[in-house]
Amino acid sequence: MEERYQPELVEPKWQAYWKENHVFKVTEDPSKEKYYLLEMFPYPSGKIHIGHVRNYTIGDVVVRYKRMKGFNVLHPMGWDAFGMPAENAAIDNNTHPAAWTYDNISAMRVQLKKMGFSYDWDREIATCRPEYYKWEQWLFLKMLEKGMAYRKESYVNWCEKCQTVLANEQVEQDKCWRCSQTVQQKKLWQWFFKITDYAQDLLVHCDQLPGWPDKVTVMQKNWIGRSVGSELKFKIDGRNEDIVVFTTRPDTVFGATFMCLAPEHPLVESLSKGNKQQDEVAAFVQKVSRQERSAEGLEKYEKEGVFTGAYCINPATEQKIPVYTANFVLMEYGTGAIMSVPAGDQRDFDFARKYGLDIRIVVQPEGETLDANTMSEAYTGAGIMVNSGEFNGLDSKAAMDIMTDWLEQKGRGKKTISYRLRDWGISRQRYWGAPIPVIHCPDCGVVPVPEADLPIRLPEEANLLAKGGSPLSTLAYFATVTCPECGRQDAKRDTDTMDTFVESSWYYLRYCSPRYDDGMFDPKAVRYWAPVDQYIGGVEHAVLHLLYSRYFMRVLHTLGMIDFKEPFTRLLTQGMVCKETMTCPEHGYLFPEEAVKTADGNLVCTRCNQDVAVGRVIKMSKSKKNVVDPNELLEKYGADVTRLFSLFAAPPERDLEWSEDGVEGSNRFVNRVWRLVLEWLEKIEDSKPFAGPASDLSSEPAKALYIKANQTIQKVTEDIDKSFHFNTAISAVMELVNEMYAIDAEATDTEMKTVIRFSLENILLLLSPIIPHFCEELFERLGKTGSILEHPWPDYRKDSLKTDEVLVVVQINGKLRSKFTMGVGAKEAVIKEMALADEKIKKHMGDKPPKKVIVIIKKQTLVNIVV
RNA sequence: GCCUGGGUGGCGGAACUGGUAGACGCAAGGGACUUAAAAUCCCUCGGAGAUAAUCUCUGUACGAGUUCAAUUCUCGUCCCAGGUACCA
Repeated sequence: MEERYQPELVEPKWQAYWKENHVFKVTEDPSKEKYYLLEMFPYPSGKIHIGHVRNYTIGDVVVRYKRMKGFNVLHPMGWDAFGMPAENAAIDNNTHPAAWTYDNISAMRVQLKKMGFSYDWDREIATCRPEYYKWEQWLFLKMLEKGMAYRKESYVNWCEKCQTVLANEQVEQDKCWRCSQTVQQKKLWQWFFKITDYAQDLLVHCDQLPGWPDKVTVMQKNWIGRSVGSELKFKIDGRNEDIVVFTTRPDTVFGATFMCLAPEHPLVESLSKGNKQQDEVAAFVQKVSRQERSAEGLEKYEKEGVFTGAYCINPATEQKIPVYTANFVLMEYGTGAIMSVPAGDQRDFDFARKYGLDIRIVVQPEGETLDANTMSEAYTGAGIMVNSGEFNGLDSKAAMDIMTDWLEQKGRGKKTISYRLRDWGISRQRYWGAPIPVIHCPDCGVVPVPEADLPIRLPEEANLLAKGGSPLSTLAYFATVTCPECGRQDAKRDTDTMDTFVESSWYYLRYCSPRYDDGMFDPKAVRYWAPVDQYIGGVEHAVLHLLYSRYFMRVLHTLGMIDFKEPFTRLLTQGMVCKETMTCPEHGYLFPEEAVKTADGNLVCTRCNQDVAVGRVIKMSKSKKNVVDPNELLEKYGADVTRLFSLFAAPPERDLEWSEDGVEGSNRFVNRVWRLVLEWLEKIEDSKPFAGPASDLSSEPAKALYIKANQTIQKVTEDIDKSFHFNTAISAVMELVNEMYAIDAEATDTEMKTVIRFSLENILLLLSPIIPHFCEELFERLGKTGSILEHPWPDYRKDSLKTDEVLVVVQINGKLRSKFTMGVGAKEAVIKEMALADEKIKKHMGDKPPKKVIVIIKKQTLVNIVV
């Protein structure tokens, strides 16, 4: 007998077996219930890291479990292959994004195969292949045709020195990450998808996704950000023109003492024109245009604004109020203009104090009297209306509707709904992406590429460092085309590529028929497999990717291509695997292996020997280099121990700071099971597994073990099926294994052997989704034929889960004072009597009589005596 | 800033709809086996204090509250992570 489990022999053997027998290949089979499990596909960044291992192990366990439960399971894998890192790597390593990407895919595929994941590799896709993005271009054309895609001017980060567009990630404290030039904002014509058309539908269905974690639907709801309010018109003083604002607090309109416009608001320029503030306003707009536009970036800037020199008329008070432009007003939200009520909004309050503007109190909190001169902060709550003409004395909540109606009658307002959600900008001025299939003709304007010309292939030539914006625009043979409508020779192709979120918004449908050539997908295959039953991926995608995917399914639904709207029936958001970052003053971010400890305990860079700074613990990502490659673990312990350990470390939804401490324990456990099975192998050769109720067993040890084994089956099944808490499932099996180690092999009778056989077989079945190679091997040695995958998942006997005794816990004033066991099913009064008669309890109570005795008989039996 | 989570021994974590805090592991210490080592097996292991076995107090980021009973519910504070629309 081999003393130890040898993964280097066992794992390749079974991987070959699965491959030869096409165990994971699936086709549509109407006779079986389908189950589509998908893990978020990886970006091919180089090597897989522990975060991938964790994600894909979780999925693989569920897949193998479902397969044993009799489902026809689709479990595909592919590559989210377009994206910016490929361009950066190509520049840094003087290679081509495609070469870099395909090399990474090959390397990562090998790693995934070594992990023993049960993918149907025949369905593999890579989004950078024309066969894939052709259909995305096709969909773009459909959306264009239906008015779901449109063009407008919008801002990008721009580095004047590099003459290039920068992603938010490439902007570090307002500076270009390559040259440290201050980043500017540049207006470009870009394509947008009208996701806002579906804002309401996306929002209401958040409450109809019972298989999603609440936190994700809450985040999506907040992201969509529906608010009910009013659109109010403020007439511009001296002009026959209005400024329209959106407000959620129409009740405070009498308190609007000034107006703020977004710096990009079209009226800003014309309002300030000819005023003495004109230059100051222009300078301010210029200054703000250099500021970052991301939400987190905006917060870094001090809230400020300038007076435009113009006034408008408050429709309630009919008084003139000054119009400002301010950097905290967003053009994208509402109408790009806000009425400022300093008494009722903290930001407005700060602004008013800063610039000496009027504060007019219109809502008084009950039982208090605010004074505009002395108040130190805005009062944002509800209260009684004051200084509001005929509405004084009203409750402010009731006033909202009443005042909006009043303004509507005056033609100055109406009720409206506003969403925070913005349309999805999909144009990217980058090379490594799917070209947008549109031609710009000087005569015909925007002309869609004829469907027959699809795919518009990405040219092989990659001018990544070309100056002036989109790399593709520098390739004349690509950029200049004949107009398909009028035949003009000098029409221009759109040289932008699509956001990579477009690819990931529909790839799960492509997996249903990955080689289909007549459309995005084969409708028959999608009808069978879709939607995805269980989706698993990092919680960092809670909003963008998951919302875009939901949107895309609505688009396809509207186009009549599918008959469902929600892509993912159940969602498991896995916590992130985190690790500290390390930076060297010279070489920037370092991989873990690039920092070594010196004799005096300092961390230094392996290349320059300078001290390394240890940063915060954040999610693993290639760009921050805080990644751990699983190869070392794989080589030392094999795939199964790596899988077991990554699951045992924490429940899936929890974030995890990566540490390898503890992997020895997983390895030890695997070997404990190995020895346990081999030790019993011959002794139980002729025994059949026991199958009756526990009450049929004559010996107490046999009964106890049988009950424990049944409890374990129940626990593991529920942990996998209901909560995905694999760590506690593994603990439960460990407990059973520990009990089996306590059995005296010499003093074992025939009956016991049948229970041992039952327990061992079930241990292997229960562990097989987690450590499949190992279990296949031992199952075979137990004399079973075929793959363990083909065996049904075990059932437990409901009549064999409980022992005849129950533990009674006795507390006095909530503190544990005594415990005893008694026969199961005792009446409340008997338990109470026993508890009061207990020696320890008597001692504790002395001669004080109990005020109250509470007896709980649920899962626990507990008595609490209140003295 | 805003939205969403999280915080339990030296460490990873457990405790199901409020009911024995620390399951299962790791690390550490002690012991057995061995010529020795590895492997394996057994014991101890939140803190403080008293003891012959045993017992008492205290303890789930911090501060309040609700309750017979709070890691769990409510309010407030601190810290950490994710997202924040061009990282994927």
